[in-house]
Amino acid sequence: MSLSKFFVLSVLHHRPMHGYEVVQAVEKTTNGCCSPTEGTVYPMLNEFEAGGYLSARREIVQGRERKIYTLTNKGREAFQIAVAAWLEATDCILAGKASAEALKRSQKTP
Amino acid sequence: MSLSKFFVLSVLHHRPMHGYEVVQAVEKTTNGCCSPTEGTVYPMLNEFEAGGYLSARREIVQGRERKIYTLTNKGREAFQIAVAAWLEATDCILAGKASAEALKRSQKTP
DNA sequence: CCTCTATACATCGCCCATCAAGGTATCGAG
DNA sequence: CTCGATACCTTGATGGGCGATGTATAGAGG
Repeated sequence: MSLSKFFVLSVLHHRPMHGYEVVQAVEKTTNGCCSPTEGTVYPMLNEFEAGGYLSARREIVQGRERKIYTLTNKGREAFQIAVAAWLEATDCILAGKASAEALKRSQKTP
Repeated sequence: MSLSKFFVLSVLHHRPMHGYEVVQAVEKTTNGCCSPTEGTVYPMLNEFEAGGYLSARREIVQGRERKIYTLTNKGREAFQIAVAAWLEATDCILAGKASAEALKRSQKTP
């Protein structure tokens, strides 16, 4: 699963949200590290809904329609699996970091 | 920088290698977590070489030609930057993990 | 009153990364 | 002498994500 999808599920894991809010929440919670656009998020949400990972309900707030997405149990399970997969990746990244630092040290103390 | 590119630089950070070896090294060091194909790696190595991130020398070992790639200083710097960027991402992933575990706990102890 | 910005949804074409598949060539094993 | 491993490379196909664009409403500011 792509990092974007991971973070979308991650923010919806905190609380139900509508699409526009998801875009901003991902941007904010990742400190701009991952900032998918609306053109990325809206199709993604539809895909998740079609797959049963999210359920959507419509609301009208101040004349503006909102589609609020909530993680289903299937969605939560998928997220758990994604967490495990990405943790493996982070281990590899941290290993890369460690070796990079090891080299730095050996260069500083010749 | 993509994870694939990151891991390619990462394995070349340990020692110089030829392309075929890079493919296997990435597969192995990431425990299959990231396994780019030759169709991904060879063009990537050429791109890195063209950009001055890698230097290549040709060798002939047992009648078979090898192109051995070595990280340049520019390549090492780029890797340091990539490490920093991906560490930010790992922080976000770990935050996602933490909240997932928090939810799990709250479900187990209602 | 009108325009501009923010909110909120959606779609479409484009690009780029990646993959699968195929092509070439050498070597050693069976 | 064929098959698998080594070693390189290229070429479609695919799919994710981006930017642009379109629609509509609310509220702010001139």
